[in-house]
Amino acid sequence: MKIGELAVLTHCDVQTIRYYEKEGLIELPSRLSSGYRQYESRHEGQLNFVRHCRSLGMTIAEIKLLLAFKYQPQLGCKEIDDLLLQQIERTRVQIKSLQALEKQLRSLSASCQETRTASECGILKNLTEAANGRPCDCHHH
Amino acid sequence: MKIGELAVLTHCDVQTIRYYEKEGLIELPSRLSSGYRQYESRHEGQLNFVRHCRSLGMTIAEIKLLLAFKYQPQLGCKEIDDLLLQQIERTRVQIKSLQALEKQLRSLSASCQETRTASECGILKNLTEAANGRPCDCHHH
DNA sequence: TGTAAAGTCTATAGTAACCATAGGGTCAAG
DNA sequence: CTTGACCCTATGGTTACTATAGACTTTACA
Repeated sequence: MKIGELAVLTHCDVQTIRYYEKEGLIELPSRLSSGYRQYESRHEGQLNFVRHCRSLGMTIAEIKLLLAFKYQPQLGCKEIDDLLLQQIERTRVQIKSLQALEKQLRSLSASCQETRTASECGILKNLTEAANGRPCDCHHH
Repeated sequence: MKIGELAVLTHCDVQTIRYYEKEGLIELPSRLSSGYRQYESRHEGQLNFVRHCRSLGMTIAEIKLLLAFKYQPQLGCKEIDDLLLQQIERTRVQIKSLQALEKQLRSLSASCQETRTASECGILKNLTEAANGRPCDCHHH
């Protein structure tokens, strides 16, 4: 099959497939005499694997590592789990910091209720206060 | 004061200050005969304002918008609040998707408990199953 | 059979918000 | 007077793609 068909099958942009190839995440396909890439069904599986890992937030580098394990199955799976634990920890940290951020943004938003013009806007005032090192509604603890 | 001093005062990299200048987020400083930038205390306030907004997750473009309001105070503050509400919504969505991701990662991690080698690793098996369109521990609902 | 549209190719540049480097000039201390 | 710390501009790197340009191939239709 040609790259366009594979793109449809895997819901993956044509450019992205070529990018993954360049990064060594999928096998090099054979070429037709025209130079067009010709894919086999195993490429679909490889691509789906990569897309699935990406949807789990793994980076390209991590997927490469995972593929190394996949194709050297005598290696331990502890490293694979470690990879995952790192990912979980990163995710947990991100969630915590975003939750703090949301709280800050809500405090800030609450400071703009009654006034009309920017000159009186509690939000701007808060941001400016903060810039001058004075306590603000958003970053107090 | 010179750029290095300002950088220390604001905990901001020297390069970043020059970057903000190029983006028009802070006032152009005057120059010494040597070509060195010479900053006044108002630049410190401007820089802190930008850093504070960045710490709240605002993009450079949003900060530019905010600055436009700040220096045209006759404009309404509704737009400022709208900016914030957008930001809050983005944050909320991000948190939700990260929480879903963490759950998926934990399921996946749970599938690697007893085995020793990658060939038997539940994680890899799960990821590969998913690639073949079969149900996986991480993306079931 | 001609031709126009759609698909493919490579190479390059753009995205966001910086950080790092190269190759140079300037300044203060010993 | 020289050494090291600082500053300057310009450029390239980061991540995972997306978009564009310019050329070739294939397919569909008249």
